[in-house]
Amino acid sequence: MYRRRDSQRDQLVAEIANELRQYSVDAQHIGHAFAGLHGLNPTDLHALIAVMDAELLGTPLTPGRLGEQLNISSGSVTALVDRLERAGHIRRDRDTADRRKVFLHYADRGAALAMEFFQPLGRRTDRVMADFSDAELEIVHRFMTTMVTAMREYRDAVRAARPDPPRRPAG
Amino acid sequence: MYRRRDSQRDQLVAEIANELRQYSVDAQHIGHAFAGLHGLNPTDLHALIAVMDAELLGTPLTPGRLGEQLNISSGSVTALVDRLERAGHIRRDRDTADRRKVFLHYADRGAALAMEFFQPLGRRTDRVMADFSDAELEIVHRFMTTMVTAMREYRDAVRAARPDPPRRPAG
DNA sequence: GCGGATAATCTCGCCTGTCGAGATACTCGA
DNA sequence: TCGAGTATCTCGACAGGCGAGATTATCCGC
Repeated sequence: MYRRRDSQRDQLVAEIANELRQYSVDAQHIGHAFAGLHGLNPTDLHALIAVMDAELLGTPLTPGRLGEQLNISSGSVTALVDRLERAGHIRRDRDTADRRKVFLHYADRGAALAMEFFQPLGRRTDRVMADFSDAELEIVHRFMTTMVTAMREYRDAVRAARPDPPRRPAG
Repeated sequence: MYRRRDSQRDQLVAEIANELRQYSVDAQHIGHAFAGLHGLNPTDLHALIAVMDAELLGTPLTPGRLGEQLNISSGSVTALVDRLERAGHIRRDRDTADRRKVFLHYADRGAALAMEFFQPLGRRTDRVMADFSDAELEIVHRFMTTMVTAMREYRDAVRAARPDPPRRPAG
């Protein structure tokens, strides 16, 4: 395998993969630190963002859906929603049509917190993107779109895998 | 602000920011699910990757450094390293020069697990990148490099912030 | 309108990870 | 050798997550 041309490209690919990994690790650390800073745990922050996302899309989350997204049990969801509601971040609202359902809406405090989280982040990403032309951003956009799709596939694959493999060293 | 030309670009910027966010969320979910699949928790997986990274760079991690990277207490680090060592993922090695120090090296099982984690991921990212020319990947590379730098700045800023703000609703 | 099946959420007891202060082991300079 | 400083580990307390079962509400056939 002495394709000299490709080794250059291979290195490029490896570096990008590495950067993607670093990015996600850093993002995780940021979430962790920010959550701790405000007396939340990572799950709480995650949930808060999910609730906002869903509501901004016009399809408010129910506890059940939230649990699916976060991959946590129903009992944990109740505790989670309790915490967030008690802290004034979100609000529970019964669906008038189907009164078994509960919709989660973010409250003022939750919106403020999310903004406080995303604004500095947005400022930084904007500053980065300012150095790129429209055409370049188009490429980045295309890249990220397909990458997100690929990640979601992997996520679903991992989630679908057997949750109980035999991995004891001594059976 | 009626710069019509920019509204197109603004939308592009917003979409990329959104994709970056989705990417990191998905990455977190993948880590969470994969860890659970193998009887670990997210911190364990995170630590395992950090240990491998450091070792591949030729500067093995110590428990103290690991705790800094993960932003967890010394007590948690000990428990974490105990778990990983007990499961055969990593190994403790005393520094011969300064016997207070402990170096963390990954063991076979840890290497296998990391590979099992990264290989499917790598296959997917490779497949995505195959659809991009060298020039395009260069752009993506430049983008990710600066983005990672920006994220790291934000991370450090959040970590440096006061860890105990007065946020009780009723004093 | 009534009763059983179904669905969404909540309650409860247990387990595990994390914290943080203090103990222990080691190094270095005087 | 002594004492200050550093790295790691120990221990008790607390909080989040799990998952089975209880609770409340809806749907459907009669």
